[in-house]
Amino acid sequence: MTREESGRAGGAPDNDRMMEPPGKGKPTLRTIAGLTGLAVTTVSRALAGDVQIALETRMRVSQVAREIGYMPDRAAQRLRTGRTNVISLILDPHEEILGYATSMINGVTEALRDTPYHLVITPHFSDRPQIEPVAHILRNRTADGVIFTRTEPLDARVKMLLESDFPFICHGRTELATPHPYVDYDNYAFAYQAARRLTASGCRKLAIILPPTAFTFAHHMRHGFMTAIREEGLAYEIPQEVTLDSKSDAIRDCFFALFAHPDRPDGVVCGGEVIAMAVMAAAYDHGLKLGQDVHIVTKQTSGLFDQVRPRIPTIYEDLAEAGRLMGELLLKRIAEKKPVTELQYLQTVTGF
Amino acid sequence: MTREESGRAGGAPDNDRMMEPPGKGKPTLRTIAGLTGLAVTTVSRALAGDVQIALETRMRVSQVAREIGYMPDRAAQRLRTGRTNVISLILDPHEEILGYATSMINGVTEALRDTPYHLVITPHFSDRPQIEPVAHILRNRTADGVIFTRTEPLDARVKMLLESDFPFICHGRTELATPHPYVDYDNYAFAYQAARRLTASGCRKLAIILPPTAFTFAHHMRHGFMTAIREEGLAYEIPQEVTLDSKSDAIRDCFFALFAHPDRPDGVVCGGEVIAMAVMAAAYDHGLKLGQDVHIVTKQTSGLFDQVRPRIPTIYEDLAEAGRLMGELLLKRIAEKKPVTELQYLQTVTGF
DNA sequence: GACTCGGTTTGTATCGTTATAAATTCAACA
DNA sequence: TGTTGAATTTATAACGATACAAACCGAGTC
Repeated sequence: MTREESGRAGGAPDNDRMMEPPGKGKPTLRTIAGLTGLAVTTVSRALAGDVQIALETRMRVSQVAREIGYMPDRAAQRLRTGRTNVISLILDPHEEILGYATSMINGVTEALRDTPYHLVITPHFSDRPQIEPVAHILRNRTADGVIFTRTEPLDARVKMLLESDFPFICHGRTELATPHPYVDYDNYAFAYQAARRLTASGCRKLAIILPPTAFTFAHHMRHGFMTAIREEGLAYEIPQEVTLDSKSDAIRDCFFALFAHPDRPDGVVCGGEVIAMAVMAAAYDHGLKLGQDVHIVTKQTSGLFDQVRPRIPTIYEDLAEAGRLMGELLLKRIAEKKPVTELQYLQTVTGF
Repeated sequence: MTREESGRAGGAPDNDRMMEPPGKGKPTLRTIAGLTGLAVTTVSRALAGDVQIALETRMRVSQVAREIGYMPDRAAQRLRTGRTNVISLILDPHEEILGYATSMINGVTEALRDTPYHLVITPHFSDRPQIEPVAHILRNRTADGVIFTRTEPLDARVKMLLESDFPFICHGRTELATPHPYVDYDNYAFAYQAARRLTASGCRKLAIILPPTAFTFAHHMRHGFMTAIREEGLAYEIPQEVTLDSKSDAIRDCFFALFAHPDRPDGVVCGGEVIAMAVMAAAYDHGLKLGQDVHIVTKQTSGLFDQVRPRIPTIYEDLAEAGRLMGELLLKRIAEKKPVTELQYLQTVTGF
């Protein structure tokens, strides 16, 4: 008690700079130190909730801090502690899937809400090696955690991050022996169920557009699709010249050609809305009737297909939720060393 | 010359820490200082290209820096100089327009390529005042420049940023007296030309879905639309209960109701692809034939409508270019105090 | 030989924060 | 009365970079 007051009265001697408030600038620890008559160190520790600091002091300090609207300087914290309070989301500007990035960003953003973390978008330009942004972040420690997508079976980024024991989470799984955090959508189930719906509609020959084979989820999709095919003993066709990444014009042209054949597929599994629109366009341009001559099931990641006519059956993938999950799991990974199994999540296919 | 070598030989005395390389960590200025036998200050200034430093020294230093892969520590630079090397893009997670955010992010990202700037996504949660993220950035100087969208005629964010003389650029114009940097799309021209195309197709009564009136571009659109209406002396209808921000279901329902009337509109101007899909769905659900009973012109911001059948006339808005322009102009604004007129850009409507 | 002067390099302090070690206070105890 | 120790608080140094003022060097001048 007396210390306080003596501190207030005689507090000037050492940190006499308090007299000159740090310009018109933001309040710093020193501002609070001046106001309370405490040392900067004490203020810092008080705000950090150190139990070595008297409870009363802690309360008084945080009270003052709140009053003057103190916010710690991120740069200073980062320089001192090495923690950046940054989550880096690596994005490929070429993602064609409708609003893929936006939904995911929104999800991650939501998870980061009310945390000190900022979201930095790190581009991966397609003319550069995929590992580059990860290597850069790792080398310069410009983030506390990394999120990336389009995971490959033997993903070099995963390997590198695992080796460095650096917090990360990816959208999609690998086939690596070492388990690692991920959020994935069950594309096996998607393709399987999509195919089953088509067979249930009486289709005799199915087609599917797969992602580039480099990506793990291409195999999942193929597997799900083929399982349904085998169960039914159906004919099928997997066009090799297009992928989910192809321009929609290319996909339309491809299916326009396919639909010209007498043994054309009468059911198509579409991995995305734009793909579905392209296939529909191809059918339309042939005068084929949707739901009669040709059936389609598509993955839906936005509200768009609620407005598409005729109505097309869809299977929903919640990308915003995926983003939110990735954010949450990554934060968990950063905060504490959890067993990896708690950092893995597989989004199931909703409904049939 | 001699200095160099003496420096190399006897360079140890003061900065003897060079012997213990800073852990396994990244190289810093001190690493280079150790290697070259120069003082940290000299290295810093050499890398900064200070002409006070001998050309030979500058070259030698940057050579060494390159060899050991030196990258300046952002946190340290930021703490010392106050420059963050961050551009903040304020995003509203509720933007419904298809891929709006993604395209813009890609554009900004492209502009920031090969600069030291990072892109930070700052969310604006719709349950919070619009000014909040801007005020926060301003107060804590967490960025060197701000980008935001959905500008209002008397936009509080613009006012605040102008007052603080803080670099920013917005997507959309204001009606403020003080000129400020912006990139905008000519929505007047869009609406005008869209309407004219519809009248050219023989429409007798036009409808348009406008953005929420709070936004400046709502007025631009209305004005363009109404100009065309007046020139042709046509009937028109502007549904009040929906806006471009409405859920697409609401828009479809609204137009389903409109299309039920005998004096229904036979031409609709759609400000976005999802809107257009909703209107098309409403028409379809009434059995109205597109291109005959009802005509539509839509703004196109992605490749989606290339696949929509029947083909719908579209007017293109390049959001990625808008993002790129915003990035470039903002960087220009940060680098040098240019006249504002060079920091304004209006994207014209391409073709008729 | 002392002196000045460009051209060049260096030392010192600082940004705001925090880890570490040291200091202070005061009550309890011998 | 002096000692011990728990409870608090404080001083110091560092993170890596840069602004500023001062120092250094050799050459040219008087």
